[in-house]
Amino acid sequence: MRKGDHAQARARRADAAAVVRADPSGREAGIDTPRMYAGTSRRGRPPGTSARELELISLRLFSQGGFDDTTVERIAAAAGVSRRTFFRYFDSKADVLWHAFDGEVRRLRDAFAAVPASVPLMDAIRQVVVGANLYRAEDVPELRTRMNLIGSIPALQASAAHHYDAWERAVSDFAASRLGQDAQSLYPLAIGRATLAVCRAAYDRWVERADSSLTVYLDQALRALAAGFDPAGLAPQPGERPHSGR
Amino acid sequence: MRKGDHAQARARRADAAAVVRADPSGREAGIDTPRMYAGTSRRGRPPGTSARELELISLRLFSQGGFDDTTVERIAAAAGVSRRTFFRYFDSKADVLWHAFDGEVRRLRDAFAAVPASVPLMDAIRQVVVGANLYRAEDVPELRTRMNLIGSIPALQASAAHHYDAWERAVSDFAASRLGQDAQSLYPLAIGRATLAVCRAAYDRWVERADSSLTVYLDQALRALAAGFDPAGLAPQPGERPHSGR
DNA sequence: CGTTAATCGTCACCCTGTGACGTAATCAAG
DNA sequence: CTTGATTACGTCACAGGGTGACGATTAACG
Repeated sequence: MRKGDHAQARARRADAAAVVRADPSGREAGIDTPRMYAGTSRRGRPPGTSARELELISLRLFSQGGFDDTTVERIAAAAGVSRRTFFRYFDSKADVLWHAFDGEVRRLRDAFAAVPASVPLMDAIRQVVVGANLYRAEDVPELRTRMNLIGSIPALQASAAHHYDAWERAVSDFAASRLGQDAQSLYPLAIGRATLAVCRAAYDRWVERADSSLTVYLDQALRALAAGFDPAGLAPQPGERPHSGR
Repeated sequence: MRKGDHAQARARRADAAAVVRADPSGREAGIDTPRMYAGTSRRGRPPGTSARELELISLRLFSQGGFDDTTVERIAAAAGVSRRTFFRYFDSKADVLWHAFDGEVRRLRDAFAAVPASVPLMDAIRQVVVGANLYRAEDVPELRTRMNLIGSIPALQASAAHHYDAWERAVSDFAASRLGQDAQSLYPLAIGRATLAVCRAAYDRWVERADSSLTVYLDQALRALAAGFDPAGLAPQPGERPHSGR
């Protein structure tokens, strides 16, 4: 490392931090990845950035310049950090956008554990999933831009599989316990995946058209799933033309 | 290009072709990608290989040495072709394993077009999907190794999204026409994705345990979907212990 | 034989992701 | 204050995936 590099790095970091603080989400740093600060400062050198900061910077750069044309080099530079450090916080360039999603899996599992046994299987799944998707109004814009990117960039859809897996397993495990079967057997597996499938449909609709709340779409999709997609209950949504030329 | 390279290349190609002909599938070349020969030989230089040949060689090398440790360099060398040429036949290293899957989408669309309007929506989907998965016995081993790779290597699961998309749309389009709605609206979208979801569950079960025919698993999964996963009809499969310690 | 069309090989290049190794910053113990 | 332990960081080198440009090959056509 040469001599004046650190002064410059600090200067860049100050700029980047200002950008983060000016972010409309208002949420502060939060969870760090390399060693997760728990309030009390630990032993060694303090982290020069945070997963949350990198997430916000990436989100901004991706929205401006596109995912593929935004190199990790640029993201790291905007955060005042080296390229190598970025990959210490995230395993891949795409993972930065799934940071928040991974948190939902935990919420999902907790909620499943709290469902009384009296609630029927598919009703329980619907309630839990809808409940895990109640976002505060101030968090919605960020969620929307993130899902917009995920829905439109192929490289991000490719990275989805890994993250969806944990989500599906949360549902499969619950279904397995209810059915008294193994989580890897056919029906629990199918239920977990089908649940995610219809939720993704709901998400896509919501991203594309801001005409309704996300939870409404989720609820509709999950009800349809539990009804076996009976055409009798599948009326076209308000604002949609029945029949159409594609 | 230096002088003696072509003689060497031809020699390597002869070896590779022998390997392909010795393949148990017995199926010959078939569809080429760069310009799809239609029986009559066309204008310029004839292709030095075929997508099918690259597919078989890749499948063998992946099974032997693993996906990540098998470089495109090695595959191309085994086919007697340059690295660059491999990427003229396939857009990515992973795509080589999805070559056959993409063909299923066409079969799917054709079958949907032939379904009489009297068959209820979900019944039609089940029959068409099961019908599109009737494989000849001699093709099953290759299918199984391919699905085994796809199910176990993360890099391949990542590439799945793009190929699944076309499959889902085939189902969504059919559902949309039956419901008189747009294919991008909530229910058709949800039906297409949920259908694929349960089929993937069936495939996974089938790959993991050779205890039953693929079509049986598919039929069971699709019937469960059409029944809204009513627990009354979800008895554990034969050979599976109800309850278990995971 | 010259032209045209299609494929292929070589080369150069960018980007992602990783391992190795030394450095920087903090806390704790002496 | 010094020393050691600990944690994060930067630099460097490298392998591999994927792409564009350009010339060389091979065959059909006229």
